[in-house]
Amino acid sequence: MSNEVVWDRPEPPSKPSPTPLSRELIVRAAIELADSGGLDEVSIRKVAAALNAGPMRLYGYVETKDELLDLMVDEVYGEITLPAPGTEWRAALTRIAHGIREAAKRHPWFIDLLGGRPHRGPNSLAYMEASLATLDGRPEFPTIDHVLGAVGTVMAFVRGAVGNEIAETREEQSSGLTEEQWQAASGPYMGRMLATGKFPTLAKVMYDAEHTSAGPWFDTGLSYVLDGIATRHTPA
Amino acid sequence: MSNEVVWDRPEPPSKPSPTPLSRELIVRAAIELADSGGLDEVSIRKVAAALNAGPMRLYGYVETKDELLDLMVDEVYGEITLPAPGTEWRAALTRIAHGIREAAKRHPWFIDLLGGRPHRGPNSLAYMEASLATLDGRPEFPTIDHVLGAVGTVMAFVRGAVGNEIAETREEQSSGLTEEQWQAASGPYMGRMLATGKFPTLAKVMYDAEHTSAGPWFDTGLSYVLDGIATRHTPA
DNA sequence: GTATCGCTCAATACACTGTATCGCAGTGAG
DNA sequence: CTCACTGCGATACAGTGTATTGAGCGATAC
Repeated sequence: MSNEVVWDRPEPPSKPSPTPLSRELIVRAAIELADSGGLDEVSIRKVAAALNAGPMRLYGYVETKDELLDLMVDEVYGEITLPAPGTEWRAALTRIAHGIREAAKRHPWFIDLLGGRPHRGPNSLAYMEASLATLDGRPEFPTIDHVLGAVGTVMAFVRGAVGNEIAETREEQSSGLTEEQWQAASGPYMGRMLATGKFPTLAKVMYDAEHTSAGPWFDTGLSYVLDGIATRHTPA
Repeated sequence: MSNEVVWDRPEPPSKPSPTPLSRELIVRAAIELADSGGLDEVSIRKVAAALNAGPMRLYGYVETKDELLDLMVDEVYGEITLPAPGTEWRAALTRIAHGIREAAKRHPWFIDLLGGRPHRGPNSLAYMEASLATLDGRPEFPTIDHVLGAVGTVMAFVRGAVGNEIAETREEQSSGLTEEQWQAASGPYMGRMLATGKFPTLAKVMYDAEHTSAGPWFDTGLSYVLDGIATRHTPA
């Protein structure tokens, strides 16, 4: 051995490596970043840094950033507990709807990624399967197309409602604090607008409504939707 | 005058300027870019270039890029034709829902911007006013909170449904052509997945459903939602 | 035991983003 | 004629995703 002293020999980088990587680890790190700082915090460089790795290292495990986002989405789908098979359909769809909502509460970025690209990950497929299985086979829904229509409607509502809700809470905690805070902030403009008298109903909302926020409406809306489906598909 | 010849005097850059700018013009240019190339095509630099201006010039008219996006959204809201006051409520809400859908068909990026931040532009306020006014004052909806709940539900559905629809068409025309095309592309993977037998209902959808796409479902879904609302708020 | 192959990771590079800063040119006022 | 001011443009900076390249190592072949 020519170099006897330790300091002459560079620390053997060792194949086990400072950090062995895996999709699992990468996705977990990315989710953590997104949870704590929003989607913008998820950049290839930052995820890599969180794992003590160079940015390019990730491309061994993931072909593109979008792919990473897809993996994150599927991971969250996996967190959703599905209704036991055989549950009554209204209860089952309610469970499924709340599953998304709860997931989005934990991971506010989730809802932003939903609906971007299609989701074909195993967990997302399982979620869809469970949703459809909820109605499939019941006499009230004679064909698979009826099932698709009903489930699709519920999912559309959920996506929109949760999206609104998340946007709202996001704004609350970004713009400062409560809603009154906000009302004071954009108050002058809104005040002037409402004062024009062109928006009487909006004014009523501002001044008379109990909750201006969309949060509490989720269950109301969901039961509207389920009622509507039930109306068209009453058990014969 | 010392410089007699024209060529000695630089063309008076003239305050009227190579291109007089205005919010109107900027927003229009941005929308054009977004329509033809998607939201990514909207960058400060590109919009400015489309107007023969330097990038920084825009910041005289708009404080930030998000502000520009807000303006674009409000512009599109302005394109939506609202139902005449006094229209029967189901018809009115249907009109309003289709308004969003048509707008999103013309401007696919519209739906992506909806629900990001809140919309307080004049056109968007007018849109909300019209939506709420549709139900306000009717005996079936005694308080403004009932109105909010019903309208909110419809809007949530619309947002979700149109979002799905746009995502779908986007994928279709990006990935190549028709749906069969796609089925062939991600076929191997999906084939394997379905072959596991873990997704029987999904398999049924793939093989038995008439339309796998969400497009045609909009009206079905909307009538579910309206039915549901009607069920809870029948004219006394 | 040595030379070579191949593979894996990291550094660099590129084109691009939004926006802060700064200097200059041209206009109007005195 | 000069000066201050204003508004525009170029430049600069800190980021982004990702292609390319080069270096280092382990395993394999002789």
